[in-house]
Amino acid sequence: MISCPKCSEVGSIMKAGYVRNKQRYVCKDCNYFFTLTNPESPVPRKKARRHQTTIIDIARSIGVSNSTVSRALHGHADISPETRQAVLNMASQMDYQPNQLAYNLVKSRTNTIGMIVPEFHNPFFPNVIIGAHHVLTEAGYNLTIMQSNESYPVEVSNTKAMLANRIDGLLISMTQETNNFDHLKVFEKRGIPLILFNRVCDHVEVPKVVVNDFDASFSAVEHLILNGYERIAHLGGPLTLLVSRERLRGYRAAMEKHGKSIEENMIIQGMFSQQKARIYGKYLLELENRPDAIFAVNDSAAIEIMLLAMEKGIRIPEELGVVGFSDNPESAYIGPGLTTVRQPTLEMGATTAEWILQMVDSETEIAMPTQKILKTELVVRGSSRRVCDI
Amino acid sequence: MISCPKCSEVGSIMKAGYVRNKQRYVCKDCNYFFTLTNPESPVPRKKARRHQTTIIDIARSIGVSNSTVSRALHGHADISPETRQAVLNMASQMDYQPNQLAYNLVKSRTNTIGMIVPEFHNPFFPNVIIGAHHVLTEAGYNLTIMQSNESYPVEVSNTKAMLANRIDGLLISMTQETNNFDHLKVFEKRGIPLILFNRVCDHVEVPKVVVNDFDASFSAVEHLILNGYERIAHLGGPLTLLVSRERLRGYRAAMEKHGKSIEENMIIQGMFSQQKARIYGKYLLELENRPDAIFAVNDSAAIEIMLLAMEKGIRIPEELGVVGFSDNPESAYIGPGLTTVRQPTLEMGATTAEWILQMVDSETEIAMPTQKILKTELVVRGSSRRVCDI
DNA sequence: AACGTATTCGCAAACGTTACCGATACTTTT
DNA sequence: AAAAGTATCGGTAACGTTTGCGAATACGTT
Repeated sequence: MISCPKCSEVGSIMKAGYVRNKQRYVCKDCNYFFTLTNPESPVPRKKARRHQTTIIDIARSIGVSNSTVSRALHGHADISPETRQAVLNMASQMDYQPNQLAYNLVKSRTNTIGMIVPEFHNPFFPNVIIGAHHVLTEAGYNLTIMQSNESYPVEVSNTKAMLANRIDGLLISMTQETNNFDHLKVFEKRGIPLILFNRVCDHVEVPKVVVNDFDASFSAVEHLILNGYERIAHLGGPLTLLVSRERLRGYRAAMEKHGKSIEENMIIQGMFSQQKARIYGKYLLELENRPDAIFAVNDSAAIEIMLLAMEKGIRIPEELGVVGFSDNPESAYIGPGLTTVRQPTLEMGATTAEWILQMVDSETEIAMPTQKILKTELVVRGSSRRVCDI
Repeated sequence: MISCPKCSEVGSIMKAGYVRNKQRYVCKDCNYFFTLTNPESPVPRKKARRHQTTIIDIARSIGVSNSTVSRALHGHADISPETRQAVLNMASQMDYQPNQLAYNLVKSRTNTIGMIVPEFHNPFFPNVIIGAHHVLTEAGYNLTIMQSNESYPVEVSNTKAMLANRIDGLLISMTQETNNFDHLKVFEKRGIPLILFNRVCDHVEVPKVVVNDFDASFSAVEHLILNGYERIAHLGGPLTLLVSRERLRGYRAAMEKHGKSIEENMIIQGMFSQQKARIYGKYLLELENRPDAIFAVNDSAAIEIMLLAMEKGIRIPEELGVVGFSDNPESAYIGPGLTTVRQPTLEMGATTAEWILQMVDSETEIAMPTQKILKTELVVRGSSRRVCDI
C-alpha cells in the first residue's frame, strides 16, 4: 500500500492524475500531493560527462577545503608552505586547469578585449590587429576579433555578442552602412570602455584614433599638381564614411588652392571591388577628355587603374599619373611603382590597445584624450613622378 | 560595555587577540568568540560596481520566478504566451543582455573555437583565419586567435589559456621550435577536439590539414629544370618543420629524377627574415660558380633575391631563375613577375573550421579523416620562363 | 464524486571559483 | 597563568544561468 510521505496515512491516498507520465497521488487527510520517486535512481543528476578536475577534487584528495586550495594556487597569504606545496603538487599531478569561466563569473571581468572590424580583404585591418594583439598580449589580455563584413545588422549582432561575453573593452571600426549608433551608446551607458578607430563617427563621445585623412589626401593631390598634372580625377570611398568625406575634402582643397577646376563627373564615390574599380576606371580613361591623373581611395583600385592603362597603352607616369592610398605590399613592385599614402597601421593598433588598457585598468572614471590623429606618409614612386626633383 | 551576542552576558567578556586588525572578544560563559561588526556598514558586500540587469531583476519586476524568465527568453515550453510576452517586453525595456559567462559555466561549453598561429607577418595565416572565420561565424561560433610568435613557451602558455577558457575546439599551427607535444596530448586526454594545420607533426593522432608540399616543391624544381636551369640552389625553411623537410625532399627528388647533381653548399635551411635572406642571397650570388636558379621557401625571400640580382645586374630569367612559395600579392607585380606556388589558404581555413565543427557538434566519438592534403598550384611568371612554351 | 489530462509555474540544485569572516591551535607577552 | 598576538584553515555566500521535478490550478471525463 501507499502511505502519505507527510502524515504516513495509508487509507486516505487517492490517485490525482498524471504528471510527466508518472502516477500522481493525493492524501485526503493532509491534502499533500506527491508522486512516487523511484528509489532505484537516487542520483539521476549524475551525467556521464567527462569530468575536468576542479579545485574541489584537489581539496578532497588532500583533505583540505577548497578555499585553501584556491589560496595556494594564487599564492595568497594565510597558508603554510607545506600545504601550499602539497596543493601545488597535487594540482600538477591531477593535471588541473583552472576554469576561467567560473573565475570570470565571480570576478565579473574577462581579461578580454573585443575588436570588430568591417573587412579582412585589404591588409589594413589585419595589420591593425597585429599592432593591437601585440600590446594586449604583453599586458596579459586576450583579443577576440569579430568581422562585421560591412553589414550594419551584423555589426549590431556582433556588439551584442561582445556584450554577452562580458568583454572588458571594445575596439571598433564601423561599417560603411552604419548610421545609427544606439548599439554603441549601450557601452557608454554600461560603463564599458569603448574606442573607435579609423572608421569613426561624431555621435559617440569616446576616444578615437584616426589618421590625418584630410592632410594625406591634400598632399597627395598637391603632389600630383606639382608634378604638372592638371585634370585630376578622384575615385573616392563611400560618402557614408567620414574618412571618405575627409579625403574628398582634401582633394577639393588642394585643387582649389592651386586654381584647378574640378570636374564633378570625374569624382566617383563608392565601395570598389576589383571589378567595379575596373569599370569606373574604364569609364574615366575612355572619357572624351580623359583625366591626366587619378587619385584613388585605395591601392587595389589604383593598381586596377594602372593595369587598365597598361592594357590601353597609356604610359605611366607620362600620360597618366596615379596615386593610391594605404601602401599595400604589391604597390612597391607594380610597374614603375605606385605612389601611395602609407598609413601607420601597427601604430594605430598599438595606440587603441594602449588606450583601452588604460581605461580598463583604471578603477575610477579616467580622463582620456578625445582623439589621436596619426601621421601618414606620402610614398612617392614612379607612377606620379614626372618632374625630376634632383 | 560589550555584551555577548549569544548569551547577552556582559561581565564575562574578555579580549581574545586580533583577527585581521580587528579586536576579538570571547565570552567566558558560553565560550563564544566574536568581533564587533561595525553597524555603520551593514552591507559590506555591496560594491559600487555598475549593475548589469540580470534574469532575476526581470523576474522580480514582473513577479515571476527566474526559471520562468529563463524559459521565456529561450522560447521553451511550459509557459503561457502572455507571461512570455511580458517577460520579453520587460527584458527589452530593462535593456537586458544575457550573461554568456554564466551560461557557459552551467552548460560547460563556450561556442568558441580557438586558433593558435605562429606569426602574422606573411599573409598566409591571416588568410587562413579569414577562411575559418567565415565558416565559424556562419555556424554561430566565435573564434579566438592567439599568436605564439614562433616561441615554444608562448605556444604552451597559449594552449593553457585556451584550456582555461574552455574553448570547444582548437585549431593550431605549430612554431618552428616545437618538438615536445605534451601540451597537445592534454587535449586528447580531455576529449577536446583538436586539429593541426599546415605546421603539423606525426606525434599527435588528430586530424590534420596540410598542402602537398612535396609535390609542390617537386614540380617547382622540375619546372626550373625544364626551363633549362642546371644548378639550382634551395633556400629552405627550418628543418624542425615538417613542411620544410617535405619541400627539401621534393627538391632532392626532382633533381635526382633529372640527373642533376646536388651541391650541398647550395642548400641553406633556416628561418629567413628579410635581412637574412639578403645575406644568404648575397652569399649564393657571389659564389665562385654561382647557381643559375634559386628555389626559395617563401616569396619574401625570393623577392629579396630578385632585388639583389637586379642590383648586381644579373638578368632574370636569362641568367637567374627564381621560384618562390605562397604567392604573396606583390609577387605578381615585381619585375617580370615571380613564379611561385599558390597555396589554398582560404580553403585550408574553411576545411579546418568545418572539421572542427563536425567534431564539436557530435555528441559521441566520431570517425574523422586523419588527413587532408590540399592541392597547390604552380603560378608560372617571368622569373623562371626561359623557354617559349607556346 | 472520483479520476484523468493539460498547462503553467516555482524550488532548488548544480556549474567552479573567490573572498569575507569566523574558528582553532599555537606562540608570545604581560 | 592570564591575556594578547599569530598563523592556518574551513564554512559559506555570491557570481548569473539552466533544468529536472514537483506543485498548483483548471477543466474534461467517467
